[in-house]
Amino acid sequence: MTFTDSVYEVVKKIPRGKVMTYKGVAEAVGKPNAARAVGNALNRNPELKTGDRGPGTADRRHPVVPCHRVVRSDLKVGGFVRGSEEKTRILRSEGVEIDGGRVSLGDLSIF
DNA sequence: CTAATGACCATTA
DNA sequence: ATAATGGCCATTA
Repeated sequence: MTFTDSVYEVVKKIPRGKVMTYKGVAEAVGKPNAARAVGNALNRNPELKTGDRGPGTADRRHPVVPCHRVVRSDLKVGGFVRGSEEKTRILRSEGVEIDGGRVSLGDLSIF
């Protein structure tokens, strides 16, 4: 189990319509100070590395690892491969409430 | 092995 | 509220 894999494991469990912070994920994998590394992990391989989902089945909006459900500690959306704009749209489409570039505290999954 | 790279975080100005 | 600063850390070159 590599750090990166652990991260995917956790992120996969985030329910639809909810979000978790990078910090939160870091803590969930037992490395409270590795928030930055978490962002890095997602940035590299989200759906590519997870290998499953044969070729052609690419659905950018609902990847095997819902990396769009991870936001910053201050609840601002944060970055995304396709740009923060897209990230926001996807989250909204899942029912996450976002205003002023921030998600509402109620949509936070775990701490 | 060392250096560089970020989708981060908390503090301070 | 925003901007700069220093710190943290796994991954990659």
